[in-house]
Amino acid sequence: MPKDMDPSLRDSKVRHKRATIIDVAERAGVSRQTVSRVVAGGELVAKDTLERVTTAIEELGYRPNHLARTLVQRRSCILGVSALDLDSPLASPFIERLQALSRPLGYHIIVSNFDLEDEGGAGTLHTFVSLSVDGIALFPAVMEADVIERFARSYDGRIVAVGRVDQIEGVHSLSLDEVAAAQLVVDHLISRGRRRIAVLTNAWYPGVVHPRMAALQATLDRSGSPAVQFVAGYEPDIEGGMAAMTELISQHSSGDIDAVVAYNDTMAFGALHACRTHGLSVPHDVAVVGYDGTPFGAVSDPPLTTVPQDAGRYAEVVFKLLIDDQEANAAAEEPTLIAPRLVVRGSS
Amino acid sequence: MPKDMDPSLRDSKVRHKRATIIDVAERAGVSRQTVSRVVAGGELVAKDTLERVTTAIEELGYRPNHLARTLVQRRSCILGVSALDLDSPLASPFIERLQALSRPLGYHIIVSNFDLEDEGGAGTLHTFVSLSVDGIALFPAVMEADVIERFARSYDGRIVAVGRVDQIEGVHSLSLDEVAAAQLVVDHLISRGRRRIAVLTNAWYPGVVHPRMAALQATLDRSGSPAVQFVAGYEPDIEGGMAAMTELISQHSSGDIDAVVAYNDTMAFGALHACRTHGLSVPHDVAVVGYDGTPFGAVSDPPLTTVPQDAGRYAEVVFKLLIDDQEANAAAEEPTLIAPRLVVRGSS
DNA sequence: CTGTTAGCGCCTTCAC
DNA sequence: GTGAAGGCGCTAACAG
Repeated sequence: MPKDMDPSLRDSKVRHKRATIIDVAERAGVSRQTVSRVVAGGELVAKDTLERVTTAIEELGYRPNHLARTLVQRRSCILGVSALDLDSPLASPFIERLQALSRPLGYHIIVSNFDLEDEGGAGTLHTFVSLSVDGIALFPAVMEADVIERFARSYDGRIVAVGRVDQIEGVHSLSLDEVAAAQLVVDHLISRGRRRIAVLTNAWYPGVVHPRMAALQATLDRSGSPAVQFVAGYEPDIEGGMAAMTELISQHSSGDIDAVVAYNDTMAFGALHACRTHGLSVPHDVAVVGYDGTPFGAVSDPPLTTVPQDAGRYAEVVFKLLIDDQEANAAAEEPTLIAPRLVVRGSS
Repeated sequence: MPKDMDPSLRDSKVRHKRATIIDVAERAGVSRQTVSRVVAGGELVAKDTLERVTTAIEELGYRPNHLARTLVQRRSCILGVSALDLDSPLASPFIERLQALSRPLGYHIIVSNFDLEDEGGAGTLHTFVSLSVDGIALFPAVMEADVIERFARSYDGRIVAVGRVDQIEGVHSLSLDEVAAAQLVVDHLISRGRRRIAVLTNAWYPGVVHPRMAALQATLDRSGSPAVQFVAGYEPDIEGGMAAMTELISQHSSGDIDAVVAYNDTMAFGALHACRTHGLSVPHDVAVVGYDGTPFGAVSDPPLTTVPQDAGRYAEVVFKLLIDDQEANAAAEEPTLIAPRLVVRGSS
């Protein structure tokens, strides 16, 4: 790109207005349309014309204005991801994989933090509408079902709600099979002789019971060893896990609890630490199980038994539903459930 | 986009086309301009007109088309963040904080994964240009300086390069003060009687020496206890840390090394695990120090000594440079250095 | 193969 | 206070 075309400007402040399609057209001595065709792939353009235009594009450093194109084409090739917590060990792999899949097709990803305060979560969605995104992934979808459904009715694109097992009209749900996962966890603990099992749950969202907790509760009840206690209301982070475990320990005497299932690995790490500081030996006194398959669980002391989640897999399904599969909406009546695994390590 | 437009469509496929400013104008019986004024804040509009328009907006669920506005106003109110690794413990806090600061001013954040393959990293940047972002944060900026500089010349917005201590024309650099940090780390280890210090470094990028490594090398040399070894070329993740530590152990006999500085906490966790599996006691046999202040370091066994980084602070500086401070460019000649801290925990 | 015409939805400018 | 024209950069549709 040429730096100056007008000698009267100061060096460091010289900023060229972005070259437009017209600049290229003039330089190449063709019409805008021809330039447009070249940019679109160069089909149906005479070879020497194509070359002249290509040269002009390079000389001017021309890059098409994506916005102007979106305005007329009615598709932005942008997908919106509403993330509740980028810090979650699932968020980054999910976004990275979705990006890796989408980019070759010319799609970009916009990530926006979910904000429950903002119109009950709908604010985030309307932001995406303003930006004309072609599809939306809720990762996870924590707002109330009717908020999502109402939005879906007015939105002219696909929506995938990750982490939900319920069915919302106009939206595809995608989730770990929480019922099967709970069964794996409970079976494992019981097979290890654990009978006095507690659950550390996170603070969830108004009007929404986390399917994981519902599944654990039902499975434990059915197993004949109903949960000793659900410790709820803590943040799903290390401190939350420590606090929840500490509360649990303070409310029970030694031996009352012989296993703990945490909402996720991060809470489990906090729980492990609380056990350590309170002189409880894991897994001797109490077994600990988490969810997610955070890499750290492989090297914690003891290594953490966990239900791993394959965020990349989620991304693949979302990708398919959002842009790849034109028949997706028709087939999207049933929530997609991902089969769980259990990775047994030293903590249980 | 609706596939069909005939009335013969199935229920669930009926999607309202987004209401435009014209729809609102017609419904309210005013001109587009008046609607535009109302949306802009409602100044200079008669009270009853304003009310009629507001009602129409609500009834139609009208949301301005951000793209069309951007096209004419020449600012998108979108900031681009080029992230190398969303999984990094710094990335999420950075993005979340930047988002929290920007949203009240009407700014959105687009996150895009950096891809070195793509025009030497410039591809990511040009993506941002296509999307007409108003400013760009490179987090961190790993491409070669001249790639950045060349791009900056053609880009008509601010750029902040995080994690760089060098000065690039047209770009503001922002980084941890690596020299001071290295001094803290080395002083600490030496004060603990450590003399045989090794460094585990990550795989860095072509043509770029990581300032952290340069600073550690210089500081160790100056201290009279030059680094025993730099173990380089591993990924900055847990496995990389394990592998690097394992390589180190295999190349030295017991006692040859009494301290290890890892490129970041994540590698340090891997190193801790490698020590455990090889029967090395931390900190008795070998001290371990990381960088970043990952939350997990507080509950690892042993807890990890680290140089914490305040990603939120970085976000604040970036925010100021990108949109808040109109004088920023003038004052941006010197890289901004963030003073380091050292959190001493059980691993050293 | 290439050019012309007519917008996409919005805002700026300038009338009234 | 409000409206009418014009254009942001691009592409669809139709000419030639």
